[in-house]
Amino acid sequence: MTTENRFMQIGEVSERTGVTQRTLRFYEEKGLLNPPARMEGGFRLYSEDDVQRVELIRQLQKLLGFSLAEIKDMVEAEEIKTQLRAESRDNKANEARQRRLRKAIEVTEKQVEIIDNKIEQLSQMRVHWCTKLARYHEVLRQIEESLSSASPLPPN
Amino acid sequence: MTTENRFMQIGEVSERTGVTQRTLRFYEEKGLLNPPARMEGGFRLYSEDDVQRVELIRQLQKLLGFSLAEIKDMVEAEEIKTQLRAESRDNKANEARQRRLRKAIEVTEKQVEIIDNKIEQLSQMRVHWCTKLARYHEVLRQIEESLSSASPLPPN
DNA sequence: TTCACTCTAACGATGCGTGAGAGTAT
DNA sequence: AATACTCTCACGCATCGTTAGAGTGA
Repeated sequence: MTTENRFMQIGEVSERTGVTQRTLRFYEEKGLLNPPARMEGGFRLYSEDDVQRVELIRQLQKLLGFSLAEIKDMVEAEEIKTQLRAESRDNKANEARQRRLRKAIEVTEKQVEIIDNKIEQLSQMRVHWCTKLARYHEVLRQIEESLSSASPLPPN
Repeated sequence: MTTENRFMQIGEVSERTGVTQRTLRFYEEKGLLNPPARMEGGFRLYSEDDVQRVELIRQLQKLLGFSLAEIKDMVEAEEIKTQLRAESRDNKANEARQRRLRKAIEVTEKQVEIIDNKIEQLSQMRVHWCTKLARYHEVLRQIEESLSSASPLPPN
């Protein structure tokens, strides 16, 4: 039990993660977040783990471009973290843990690969735009020259 | 007239760019592609420029995460390329060209900035996942040890 | 009581996928 | 006449945004 046991309402989670309350409820509805605890009146109570989960979802979605359906599979594989903390140490469980670990490793390696791909593509794109930028500057310089020779006004 | 004057039907453009025909028509409908020429029967006829335009749209959308509305503004700024080729060389036009060029430079610089940001975020993400991967491997190793000491079967 | 929050519908927008049914011909 | 494209609706799905109206109380 090294985890902090503080609970937040939806508004705080929304502010901290930068996603709307609507989106948090939507993720819950779609099974990306497990249903949080509730107060007597029905208000949702989130944990630190939930916040982390939301941040993971957002990264996978916005940075890597996965669909929520794909992300659902991935976060399910991520459940392993919680399971590693919770599980007992007997030998039968260990074989199951091994299988899940291998699965998690496989998924994670694929993700790193996708990240590398994306970085590579972005780098190429960067070169492309910078080249274009240089051309624009060159053309602009030429126009400025031709204008200043036509109208003898000094710069400024 | 250095441009190739070959025309393609929608199927060829679809294959070359990797977007569906539906998407091409959708982009046209939303003003992201200017309406292509048509054959007598009504079939669309696309140019090389259109293909490039589609590739630009996809990059902005998939790699940088812009909405189609934002992309519409950007590709309108990109029209400058065509205008630079087409325009006459008199001095009045030059001032207009200057303004458009400055605009294009501004937009492009922002895009490079966004690209840099994205690369930075992805790099951080990469580190994060790699760290996690290392932890998984470590835990897995430990489990393997404890299993092999419990059951005396040699590996394989 | 009042103010700040939260709840559950429910309709709207974006960005296409997926046919249906009819016409066209690189 | 038959095959491979293409055309225009038009409905459907994913991913939320946005009120609306009512309840809660960290």
